[in-house]
Parts: sequence; C-alpha cells; structure tokens
Amino acid sequence: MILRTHYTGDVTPEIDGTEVTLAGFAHEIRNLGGIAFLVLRDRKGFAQITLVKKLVDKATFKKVAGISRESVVQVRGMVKAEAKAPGGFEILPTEVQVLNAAEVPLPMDPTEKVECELDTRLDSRFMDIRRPCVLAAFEIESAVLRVLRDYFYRQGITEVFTPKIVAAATEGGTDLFPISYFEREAFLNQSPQLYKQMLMGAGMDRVFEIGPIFRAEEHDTRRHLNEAISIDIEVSFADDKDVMDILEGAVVSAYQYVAENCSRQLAALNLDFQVPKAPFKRITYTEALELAKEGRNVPMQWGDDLDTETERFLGETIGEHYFLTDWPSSIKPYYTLPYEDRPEICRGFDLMHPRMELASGAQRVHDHAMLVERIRGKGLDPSGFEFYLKAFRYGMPPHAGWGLGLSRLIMTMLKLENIRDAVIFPRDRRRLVP
RNA sequence: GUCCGGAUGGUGUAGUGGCCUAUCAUGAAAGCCUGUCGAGCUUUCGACCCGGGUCCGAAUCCCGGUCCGGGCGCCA
Repeated sequence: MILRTHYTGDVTPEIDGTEVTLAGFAHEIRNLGGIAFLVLRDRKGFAQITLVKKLVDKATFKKVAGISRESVVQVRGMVKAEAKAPGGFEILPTEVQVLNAAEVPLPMDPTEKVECELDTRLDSRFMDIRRPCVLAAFEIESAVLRVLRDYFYRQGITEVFTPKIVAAATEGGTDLFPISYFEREAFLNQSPQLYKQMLMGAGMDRVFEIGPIFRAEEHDTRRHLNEAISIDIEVSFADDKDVMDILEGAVVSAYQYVAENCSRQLAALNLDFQVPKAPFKRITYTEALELAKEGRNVPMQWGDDLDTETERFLGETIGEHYFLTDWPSSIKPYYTLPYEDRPEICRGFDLMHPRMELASGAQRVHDHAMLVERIRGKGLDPSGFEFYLKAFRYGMPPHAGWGLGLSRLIMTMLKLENIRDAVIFPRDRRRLVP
C-alpha cells in the first residue's frame, strides 16, 4: 500500500478542504510556542504542516516539536488555503507518524543554510540528493535518456548491449582496469566501439547503446571520471556527415525536451536555459588551428592534438556548440577512415561545447586490408584483434558512428562546475566509496 | 603523474609564535514565545589531520606522511 495520497507538489490552494496523506522528510520544525510548523519535503516540493496548540492534542504537538530534522514522516490532514503559508496552502494535521527517526547530528545540512564542500557531499550523497537542486540534475538526466531513446527509436535504431568484461587489452593506448575472470585475466571495456562495429557486420544496420565505460587513466580534473556512461551509435550505409546530423539532432532534442518538460527542475537549478540552434558550426581541424594561432600566438604544429587551452580559446571564440572535422589521421584511432585523396586527414569529428568535448565519431574503415594496415600503423598487433577483424572479411557495410558522454552533456546543459555533480555516485582516481 | 594551494566543533569558517581556556554562523540540548517561512530571545554543548622537529612557548614555523581543492598533462 502506498503511504501517500499526494505529493506536496500536487497539493494546491484549490483543493482546500480535501483530506490528504503526505509522506516525506522533516525538512524543518519551527516551534513558536502556541503554534508550530513542520515543513515536510518530498521529491516534488514542500508542504507546511501547521499545528495550533489549541486545536491539536497535546501529545501530537509535543511529538511534532520533538521530531529530529530529516526524519521520515507521514502526515494525514486537511488542506487549507492560507495566504500566510508558503505556496498558499497548509495542512492541518489529524495524524502525524514518525516512520523512521533520523539520528543527530546530520552529516551535512540539506536545508543549505551552511555551505558544504563537494567531498563532504559525496561522502553523504544520499543526503545531498535530498537537496532539490541536486535532485533536479538527476531528474533531468533521466528525462534526457528518455528523449534520446525515443529519438533513436524514431530513426529505426535498435538498442543493444555489448559486453563490459572483455579479453582484449590491445584496443589502443588508454589504460584498462584488469579484473580476475575465473582463471584468466580480463578487462573492463573502455568503449563499445569494436562491438558496435561488429554488429554492422551482423546486419543490424543501426544500433545504439547506453552503458558504462571504464578508463583507468589517472586523470584528475573536473571533467573526467574513471567510470562514465557513454551514448553510442553506429549506422550502416551512412557516412560521417549523416551521423553528425543524427548527433546534432540528438543534442537539440535533449535540450528541447528538457525546456518543455522540466520547468520545476530548471527552476530548482536557477538556470537561464537556452536550446542550442541547429545546424551547429562545422570547422575543420586546420581552420581551428589557424584561428588559435591568430588569436593566441602559441606554437602549435599541424598534427598536434589541441591542448586544453586551445580548446577553451576556440570555445570562447565560437561561443556555441560546434563540430571539429577533418582531423589529422595520425591523432585519430585506427578505425577512422582517411580521405581517399588526402590520406593525411580523416573523416573523424568531435562535437564540442564551448567548455569541453562532448562526443567524437567518424566514418569508419570498413575494408579489411586497410583496417589491418591502419592497426599496424598505430604500432598495434592485428592478431590481438582477430575477433573484431573477422567481422570485416565476410561483408562489412560502410558505416559511421559516434560516442557521446552523458555526464558531459548534462554538465554543460546545466552549467555544472564539476562532472561529479552530474553523476550520482562518481568514480574517480581516489573515490571508490560510496 | 606534475605544479600551486589547503586540512580548526556534525557542517561552513576566523586565526600569520604568547592577547587561544580558539572566532563567527549553522547545528544539538534545555527554556520562553500563536503565523513562522534562514523565526526571535536566554543558557549550555561541541574542533586545531597524523607523526617527528625548532622554541621558554606552536593551530600558527620546519620535515615526513595522509587526505582534499584548483591548473596542466594523460584521456585510441
């Protein structure tokens, strides 16, 4: 049996006289002597429970006055429209139950009277998420996932899951987490890349996956974590330009849906929310390098990866989402297809937000011989990729795809300072608990 | 990994060799109070990251460690 009839957010002055049962947390208790107020909080807002000493029995008044903050309470009572109360209504209780008392002192203050450091918040994340502005980000994340799935299904893309426990440690340069797999060593996968490409060879034609990726890099920044959720797609008989259109559409749909459906959460975050306009600017790597050289006077060679400072400069200069295209083949992975007439550049692209990279993708190499050659060219041994290469020998359609970091999308969308604010239980170099 | 900064009640902070028996806010405990909405008022409680050193004297200076924040690097 559900222990509430209404969420606080569903109660309005218009239902004056209705009996409701609310359940949630004791946000604050203010006892003024002859009158006491209990503010009950649930995920949709607050409700003021008003106890007038003369009107409620002595035991109830005393019990409410003694409730510790953040205890779980259930309140049955009458809705009364009341201009003096926050939200224009209050609840006159007939019954107040403490379902589970909270210990004191609290590990942090969910009412936000006192600031709290991120590390302290993460140590008590369950309590941190009781704060409306923290909860709002995760509710928006859920909305984004919902609309993206919807967007993919509308385009006839099939949702799949690929393994997170893998044998290959030879995919590329990044560090993998080794794990013990019965009598063998295995690894946590850093990307579904090879698997979603194999599914193109399987004739699934268009697939997407939303799932975790693991990177053992010892990076230590506000925009990297060692466990992240990646939104990946792969599309057959499509090129880089086609999947860039899909990516741009995905990002705009996400913003659009949030703007239309998450006003309460956006208000909790106090955001001035703008939906980006498609089409996004597309500039080539070479153009970006020129722009950076002109604007910043920093020695950068063609073929260097763009450093953080250059990325930031480009972001400030362009000021909105943009694609960086036509990268040097040397700094993109082996599966990125080089231009036929100019093999020094390739059909790889990054989707950039002014603050950081959000996604990267490419038209892929689908020719077996070229793929083997490209793997060798990166100093890797093709024999380690046999399970993958096999799919390229029996009919592999031309294909393209991308991977988008969910938390970075949310972080930039909601102007969060730290990626840890966009992940419920983040995993970084130091944090393994909770 | 590296550079810079930091660690003081449950939480957030003040403090730059003696004035620290450590500031303020929040919190907690007790009391007063009938319209609070960060309620108000009174009383009380609660802290110098760990180890070593310098000094008559260390929260404060030095060394080592641990942890944290920010920048960069790394991030096929």
